[in-house]
Amino acid sequence: MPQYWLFKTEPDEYSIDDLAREGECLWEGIRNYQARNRLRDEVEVGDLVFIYHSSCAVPAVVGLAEVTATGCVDDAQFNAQSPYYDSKSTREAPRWVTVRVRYREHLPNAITLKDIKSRKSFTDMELVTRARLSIQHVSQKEADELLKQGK
DNA sequence: GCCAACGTTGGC
DNA sequence: GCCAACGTTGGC
Repeated sequence: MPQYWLFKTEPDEYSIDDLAREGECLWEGIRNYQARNRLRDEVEVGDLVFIYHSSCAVPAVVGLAEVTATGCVDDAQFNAQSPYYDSKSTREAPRWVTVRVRYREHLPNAITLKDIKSRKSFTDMELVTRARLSIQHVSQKEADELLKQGK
């Protein structure tokens, strides 16, 4: 059984439309250990990912993607020009690993953070209880409800 | 732009 | 290993 996740992204930086255009991308720039640990240890090929737009006018779950590869080194950590540069990471022991995702679909009805906060079925979502974590687990029940609301 | 909540760093 | 100081996230 594939698991469900929710990945946050700032649409000004990289939006679901960018992902749709590219088809597939490396989910780079995660620089938080809990999020990294999930990407490294828990996320599996075939898992489904809700794409969430944060730090924007209407924060919302906007679409779906699927994981196509795991254990990918995030090369931005070695690039001194990148905002994601990490001077303490080495090629021998890269600190930041991530996954690749493939675009699946936009949800016709984006589910806003406001919706999520106001609906009982979503009150246990990590979006509510652990708002800052950028790689969030979504239960089967929450996923079913998100898909129902989103169509 | 503010600020609450949370994550990280570094001195001890 | 504690914790104060500091930095970042992200909704509003």
